[in-house]
Amino acid sequence: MESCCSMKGFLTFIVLRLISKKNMSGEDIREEIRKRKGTRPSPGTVYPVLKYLNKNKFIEEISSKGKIKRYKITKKGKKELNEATNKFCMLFYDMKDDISRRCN
Amino acid sequence: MESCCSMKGFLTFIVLRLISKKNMSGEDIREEIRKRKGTRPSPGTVYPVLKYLNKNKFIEEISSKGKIKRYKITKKGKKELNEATNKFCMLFYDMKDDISRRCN
DNA sequence: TTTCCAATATCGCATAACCGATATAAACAA
DNA sequence: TTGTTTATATCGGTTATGCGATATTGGAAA
Repeated sequence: MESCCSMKGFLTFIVLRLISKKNMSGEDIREEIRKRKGTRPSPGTVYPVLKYLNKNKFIEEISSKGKIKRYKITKKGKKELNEATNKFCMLFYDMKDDISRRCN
Repeated sequence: MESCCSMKGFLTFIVLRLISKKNMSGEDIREEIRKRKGTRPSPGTVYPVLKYLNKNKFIEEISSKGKIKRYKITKKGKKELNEATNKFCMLFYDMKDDISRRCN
């Protein structure tokens, strides 16, 4: 019951954002999130998100030899991400100072 | 099906944070969120959050004449918020530039 | 080849988040 | 008093989020 602010949510946003910065595979994403949150999201968390983003053409597979699938963001995905980022910033515009204070 | 990144979540965090900046009532909070998101959260959304935060001593009622209840953050709430903010910043540290670019 | 491992895929489930509707209560006006 | 408005409270239900478990697949190693 301790710890309010579960911070559940926004995973789709985070994943799309990560891929927009660098082409990534599912495992790359799991690892990057582990670095940031301390916990590695389960496969059952990450792969359905990738599937959803791919299905809706926000990301697409890049030619890959082997079993590792890497994705890159699409035009549509960039547009979507831009809008989502706007919303995020409207909501959290005053987090800027906190971030600066804690992450430099 | 359009618009990924529903951005559902983080409401408890947002509410605690708003109250930490300024003593607020439920309606104050609804209005502030409307300003940021464009949509006014329903009473069924906001009041249960306040109840939860109050019950767990993260916020407390300040003496109020009349029916309007205003809350202020407690010591425990500040501690909790600080930890939550740390997590948030770890997760979104690279949003700083986006926020700067869009919100000035 | 066979064996093993690592990356991906999928399914069912538990929980959380949020909403709509409705109820209560307090203040004020007529 | 009665009626009206506004803030708060609560309940049930829907949707989304993320997890655990398990299956599948391809490559590498033996």
